[in-house]
Amino acid sequence: MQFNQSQAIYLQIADYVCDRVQTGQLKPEDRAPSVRELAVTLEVNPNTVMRSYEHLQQQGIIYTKRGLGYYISEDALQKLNGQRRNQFLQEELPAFFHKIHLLGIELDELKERYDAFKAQHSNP
Amino acid sequence: MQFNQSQAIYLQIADYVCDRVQTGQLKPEDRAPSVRELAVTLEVNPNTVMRSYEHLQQQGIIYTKRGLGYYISEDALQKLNGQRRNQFLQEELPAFFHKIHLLGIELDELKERYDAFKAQHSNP
Amino acid sequence: MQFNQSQAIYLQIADYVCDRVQTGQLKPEDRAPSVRELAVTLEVNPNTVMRSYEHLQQQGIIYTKRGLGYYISEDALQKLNGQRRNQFLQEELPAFFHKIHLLGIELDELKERYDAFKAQHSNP
Amino acid sequence: MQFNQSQAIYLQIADYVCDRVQTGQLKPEDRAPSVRELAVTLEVNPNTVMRSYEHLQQQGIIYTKRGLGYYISEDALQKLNGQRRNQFLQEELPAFFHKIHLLGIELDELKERYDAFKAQHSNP
DNA sequence: GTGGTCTAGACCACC
DNA sequence: GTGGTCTAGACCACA
Repeated sequence: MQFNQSQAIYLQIADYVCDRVQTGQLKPEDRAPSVRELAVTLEVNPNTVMRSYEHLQQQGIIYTKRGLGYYISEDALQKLNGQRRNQFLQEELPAFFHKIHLLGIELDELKERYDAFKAQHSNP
Repeated sequence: MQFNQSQAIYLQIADYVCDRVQTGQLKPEDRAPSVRELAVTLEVNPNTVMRSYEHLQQQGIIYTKRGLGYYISEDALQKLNGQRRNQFLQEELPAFFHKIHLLGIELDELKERYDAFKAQHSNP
Repeated sequence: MQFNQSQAIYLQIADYVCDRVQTGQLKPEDRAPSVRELAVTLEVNPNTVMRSYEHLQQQGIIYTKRGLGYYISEDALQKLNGQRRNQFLQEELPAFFHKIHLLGIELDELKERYDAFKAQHSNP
Repeated sequence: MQFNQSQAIYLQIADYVCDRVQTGQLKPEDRAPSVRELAVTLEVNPNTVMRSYEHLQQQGIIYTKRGLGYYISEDALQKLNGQRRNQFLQEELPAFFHKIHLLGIELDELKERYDAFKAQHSNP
């Protein structure tokens, strides 16, 4: 996995896990990959993965069973949908509108790009 | 001016200046506000403004005349439009699409929000 | 290290690092001395070293690994050789020729001085 | 005239005057161009030219006749040749040798470049 | 431990 | 007045 250098790695890992939950690859009550395992796959320091998991745990997306590992919370999906949606609508969307306004792009122009995007990601 | 704490202040200042160029409040060959002046208006340390200006200078948006001040480059607008547009289309847009896809939002739903946004910013 | 007062210290530090790369004391993918470490050895403020490193980074000579330190780019040597050589041939050499021409010095006269210089720097 | 931004303008003007003396375009006891006149030709602030002249006067290259203007000193040429030659040999030459050494350039290689340079500047 | 940002205050050269 | 450099010291996020 490649990391964007403009955002903290542990946040990118947390986002990656959230994505997998939202897309159903990780279901409630599933066991999340172990810290060491994920650290190897992503080629990062285990401490960094640990920090991601602490971050997710704090938000109630995952929880820990002592000696067993981290598990996806039952209400992870609802939390994610609510939480991310709110943040998106209140913070990111205005910034997004500001940008396309400055660039002189209209929403209509984005439609075909979005269709292309969807086509590309549904049949990889 | 209020600063977002998730991004460096000097970058936000640089963005602010770019915005003023893109909206035509600062025209090519205009003199940019002096470092000290802008520092006072934005209530930050002059060093911080200095850093913003160095950042903009190395991108070719502004240039310096010895002992006189900083001036907007002749091709600042073109550079900004090209540069920001490219970055937007190649980096931000895919991330944006990814998000709305995960959240199950369709582009059509954003239209009325965008109209509201435009109305709000044209008649403050 | 002694600094020339006619040039900014942070540029002299950057030059110093470049020299070490060109002479092979620092090899591609090596870790550069940490900001604080170099600041102590050179007896300057850490901010000043930081500025040198930022300067080198934006030229692609070094890059940063989050939380780990600065590393020499893989193509640092090629960049340096190309960049410095071009600047030398196009800017410094004409000025040099201009000067010796005004002073009435011929290239031949410099040869023995150059030999002396080389002898002095190979067997210190 | 175009100015290099890495050196103070007033020094570049001073150098320009010295060059004209060394090449014989300005002879001892000639009147130097008036401050205002030179300021117009070079498109700079008269204060800046004034500073150049003060600088040259301090070195004894020119002197002032009250109400008449600045004149080239009788011994200007000798001073220039001695002074510049010393500075050149002691400060610039070692730096120059250092550079070509790092770049792996030999003096012999510069010979033909120098010939080309002389040819270009004798028959413009 | 590492880099990165910010403040405060000083001093300089330049126009 | 302008930009530019440097120091000192603080605080933060990251690995």
